[in-house]
Amino acid sequence: MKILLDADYITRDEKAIVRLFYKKDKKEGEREIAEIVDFEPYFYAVPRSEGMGDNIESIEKLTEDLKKLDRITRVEKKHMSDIRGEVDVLRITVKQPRDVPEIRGDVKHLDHCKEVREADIPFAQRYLIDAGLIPMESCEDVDLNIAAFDLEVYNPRGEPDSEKDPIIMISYADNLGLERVWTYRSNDAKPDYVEVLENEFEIIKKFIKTIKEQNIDIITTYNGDNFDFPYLRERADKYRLKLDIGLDGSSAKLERRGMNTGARVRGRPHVDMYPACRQVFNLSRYRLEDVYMELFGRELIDIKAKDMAKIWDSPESDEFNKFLEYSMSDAVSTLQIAQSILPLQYDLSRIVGQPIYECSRAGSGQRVESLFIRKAHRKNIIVPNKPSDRIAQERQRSSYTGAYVVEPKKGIHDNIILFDFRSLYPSIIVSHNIDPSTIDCTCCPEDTNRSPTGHYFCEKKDGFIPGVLNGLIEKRIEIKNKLKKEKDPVKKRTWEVEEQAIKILANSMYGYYAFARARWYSKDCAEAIAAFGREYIHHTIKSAKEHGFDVIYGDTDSVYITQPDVKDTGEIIKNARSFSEKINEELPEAMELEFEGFYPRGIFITKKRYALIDEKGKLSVKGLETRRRDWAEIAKRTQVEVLNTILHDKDPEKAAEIVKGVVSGIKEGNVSLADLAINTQMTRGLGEYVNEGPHVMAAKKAIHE
DNA sequence: TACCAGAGGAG
DNA sequence: AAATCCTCTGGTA
Repeated sequence: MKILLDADYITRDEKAIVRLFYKKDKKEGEREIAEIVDFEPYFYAVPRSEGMGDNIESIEKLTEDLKKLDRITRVEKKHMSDIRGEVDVLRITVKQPRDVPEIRGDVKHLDHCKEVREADIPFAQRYLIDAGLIPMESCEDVDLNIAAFDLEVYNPRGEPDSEKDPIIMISYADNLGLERVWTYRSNDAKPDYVEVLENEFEIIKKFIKTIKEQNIDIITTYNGDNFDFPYLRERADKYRLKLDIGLDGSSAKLERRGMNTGARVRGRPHVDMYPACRQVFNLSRYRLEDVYMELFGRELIDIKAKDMAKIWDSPESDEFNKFLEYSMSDAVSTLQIAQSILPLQYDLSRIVGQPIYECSRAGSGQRVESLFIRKAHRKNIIVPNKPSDRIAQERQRSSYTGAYVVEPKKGIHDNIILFDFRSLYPSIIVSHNIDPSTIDCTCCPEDTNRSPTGHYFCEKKDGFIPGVLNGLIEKRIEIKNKLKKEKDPVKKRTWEVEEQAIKILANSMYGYYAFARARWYSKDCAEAIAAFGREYIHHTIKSAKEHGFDVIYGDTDSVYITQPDVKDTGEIIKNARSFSEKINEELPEAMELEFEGFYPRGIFITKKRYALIDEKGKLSVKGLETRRRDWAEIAKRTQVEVLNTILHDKDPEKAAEIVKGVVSGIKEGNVSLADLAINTQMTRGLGEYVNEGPHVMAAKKAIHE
């Protein structure tokens, strides 16, 4: 058993060699760097088809054209599937990966070339796809050594400057049990995990040495891409010290990834928890302490950045040991976060076939696209190109009609039933075979699978994306069945995580169709999916009314209904269940209207703003101030009290008293400033605001102070 | 009062 | 570098 952690390529004697970094199933940590010497870079050229005739002639002409170009090793004819049918293409093999960007430009401009394809797939990734190699496979069977580290730096002038300000502490924690803070100042009362070394140079050296000695497989940080690695790199450079923690002895490297930077370590993937947490959690802030609170419900000890330099300069103070403790806890908590979210990252990486370094930094669009490119290769489908910037901008400008939201029946309602469609959009894509290759086909009648947008979808040939999605859905059902039988809590957790990974990917496919930079972009498909969704929810609403229900509210895939004439809640639930059974009989196989819940009481204010209480007395609030981060704590807290008083105690007079009490408390000045503070995010530079809102005004004032 | 920019939520 | 729908505040005219 071995696990593929990383892949890259090097050039040796003018030849590209793909390297595969494996960890083998041995506790003592045997590693392998496999070298693939016989894989050659290639891409495709599509000939310009002339008129209606077959394109044998154009293929010949393009082949002739290609003979004029240098550095092409081989040209082979290939028959592939494209979005609009079959195509004959030429597979062009070149000597080196770096030749591809140059030669593809020349090829593109040949008279008989319509376009080049698959000329932007990174070489190592290309190899993994073609060889069918899957990163992070069977990683639950191999123990991976995971380490987290964090830097504290001297910052006497506020923002630290890596030119002048040294690293003062490096904290390190791994899952083998080693916990250290390396520093070069201390007092007698220092904790056990503190190791006092000579100077900054020595603590950096110690860090490098430890990564190697502990045989670390995965390095994690919190924002290491933008802070810890760049800073460490600059400080190490000052001492001409190589940050050679790569498995092959190479240095950690900072690379540009779109708008961001990524810190890459060869063979020991660096997974930055900051982008990874942004992928999987929906929080208002993503500081280490916020994520830690979300996962473990506990506060982290805190030292204010502005106090750090002062504390460092007084090592005998009590604060100094608290600083050491703070440093240690940053590494330990980063490791804990890593241990809890890495399993999901492994699964995502494995399912989409992208190494974990890339996958953990990828957005939804990149992740599903990576999956599509893999599946396309297996089905002999030629991958569409990314759009040019111009086309992407054009796409961005054009919007389309999305989901339907029911105007709520405002006020308080009793005995509310909630239904929703299970995975509405994924199930529509599969049921209606919605794909750029099946839209408005020439082989089917136009009225049997037509979306309200007017487009219809082929019923003979399975679409590519519906096929991929269906595979995911089937896999998910299989996992759910395994979960039902599984007793072992550890294995159970493993299945649950895999199920979650599949769900994330399945739910992002609708958005992918409408994503301006998508290779398989199709606004018509996205629009058709949303339109089918509206049709299903409208039909459900109409049918509910015909069955004697009042429809209180609905949004996209959900409906809230009541039966005010029926007093017995058991009967209401029974009626509701028989209603959903009836609806489900008419639905396509992959679709289902689910009974989601019963609520004794609810209050509906406006679209997307309401609150419900369940039979256990648990409040569920949507869109109201309580749920918003740009409202003061006191307002949010009071609103929860008011909602409970209305929905649970059913006592509006008491609710009014609560509000009056809080208002007079504020007027009398009995409320702390923290309770009254409003948090608002600045989403652009100060100069870019057209209107000077309160937060902009406050920010300007703060800067001038 | 009408309208716009901006923030942030729902699904 | 996944999508649209929607409410609300605070500013201007």
